[in-house]
Amino acid sequence: MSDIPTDISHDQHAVRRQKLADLRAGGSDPFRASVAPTHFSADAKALYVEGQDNAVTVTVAGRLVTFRVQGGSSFVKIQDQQGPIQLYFRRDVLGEERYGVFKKSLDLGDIIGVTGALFKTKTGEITVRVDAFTLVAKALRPLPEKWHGLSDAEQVYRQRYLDLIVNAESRARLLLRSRVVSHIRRFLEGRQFIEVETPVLEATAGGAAARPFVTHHNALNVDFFLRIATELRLKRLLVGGIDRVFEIGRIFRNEGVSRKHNPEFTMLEVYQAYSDYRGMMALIKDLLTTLCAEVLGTTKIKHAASGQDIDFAGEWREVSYKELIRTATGDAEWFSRSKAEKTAAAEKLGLAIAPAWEEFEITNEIFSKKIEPTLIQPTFVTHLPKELCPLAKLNAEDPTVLDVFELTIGGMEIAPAYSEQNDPDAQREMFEQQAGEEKQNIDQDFLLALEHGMPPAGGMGVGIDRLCILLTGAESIRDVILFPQLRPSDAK
RNA sequence: GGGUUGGUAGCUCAACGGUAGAGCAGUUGCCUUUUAAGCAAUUGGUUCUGGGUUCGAAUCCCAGCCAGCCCA
Repeated sequence: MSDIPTDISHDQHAVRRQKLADLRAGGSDPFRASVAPTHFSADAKALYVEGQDNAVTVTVAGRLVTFRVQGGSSFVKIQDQQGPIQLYFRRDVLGEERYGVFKKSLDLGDIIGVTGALFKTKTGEITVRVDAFTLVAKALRPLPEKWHGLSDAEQVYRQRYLDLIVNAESRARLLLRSRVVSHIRRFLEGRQFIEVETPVLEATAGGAAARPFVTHHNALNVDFFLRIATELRLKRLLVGGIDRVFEIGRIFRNEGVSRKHNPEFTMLEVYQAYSDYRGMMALIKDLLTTLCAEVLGTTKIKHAASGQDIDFAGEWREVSYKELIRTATGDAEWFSRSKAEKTAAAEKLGLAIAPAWEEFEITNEIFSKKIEPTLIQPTFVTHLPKELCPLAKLNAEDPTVLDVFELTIGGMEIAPAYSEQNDPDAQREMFEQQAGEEKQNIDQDFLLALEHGMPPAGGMGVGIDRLCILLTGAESIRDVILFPQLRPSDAK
């Protein structure tokens, strides 16, 4: 009465659904089964004692990633958080029926748990000789190709789980990022910094010059902005007597998406009372050298774009912004030139200058396009022009510049730091004088807090994503963010 | 936002304007220490979408969608 027997052998989804249905019909539903692993894969392998096959029994679980059946015996590999471990299935150990289930019902991608003793194969691989196995999740969709992995960029980002299963480098980058953040926390906690969490939703998006995302709070019936920095909140905590404070927080900026920009990214901001920008220099150098040593096991990293090795252990160069500009333009009197002269000189360097730009914006275009990309080794660029940041203290000798630095590594801005402005009147004036693209919204509540007295402090921001790009040699910020922002697409 | 490259089987990729193929995966056999296991046979396509040109379009043209890269 029906034409059921259609050939589904070409449709892997249908084949796998049929296998699941058969299992359920036979009384075993994988999605109702469970397993209690005793070890992760690498930990299990570490238990093997040289020359003592079958001495240690373990239960491990993971996803089937290779499947090699050879008649009555089979080698497969499963993969867990720590990586792969090989399993050895034998008909004469499992019995005819269970071995048949193993061969017929399991597919690449299935999640299984197995119990068995460790031994070493002829070729020297520590392997579990399986006494019993349980299917605990049936994969109804096939894995990507086993050798080439998944390379379609769109699918890598949209289905990151597949990328993590089949591309070991992606998994390694994820693990490295986790260790980076973990080290930063331990480092700062070791110096008595206190970690806090401040609001993402703000009535005024301050602390940086950037376009914010806007959202709406229904109950209060007001628009809120997603924060573009954590700076002004953390400084309120300095006022409140938290002398060493940091936040590792998600920041949102409603701007372009590129190899170096994701609309949401992670920033460490750290503030230390009774310190200043020079104190932050020592702090970041210590943080990054210990970070490299611990996470990478070396203080030298390869920088593919320049072909250089970046050496974190050496002396870090310190050079003022003005000196870099004078050198790059070959003009010792650059800062007393007229706007017309600056424009002409910048255009001669091949830069496009908009007529509306302020003079400092012309100069800064030279810095960001012609100078910053060449600063490969760790470089503290100090004393930026006062227009570039309203939240720092002016330099005592040269009030046209700030007591700040911008740490640049691999041609990328990694960490800006300031001697923080704590004079409420000077702060208000700085806010009001802001011009051009650097204009920030004025946060009146913040100024009120300053009037209550904020201790002198050094403060610093560190872009975690960019730091991870540097440490992993990634080509794009999307390689260090698990789920980068993409245009939504209808799932199939 | 502009320029540019790409979108073909589950995945990785081929295919002068002339019957859309391979490897892996799948299916069926054989195979009890394999390492991208092997051997034999074999299934599988709305060529991103919509128009157009043409006797004939994966291929050429236009528009759109999505992604990568470069630029702003």
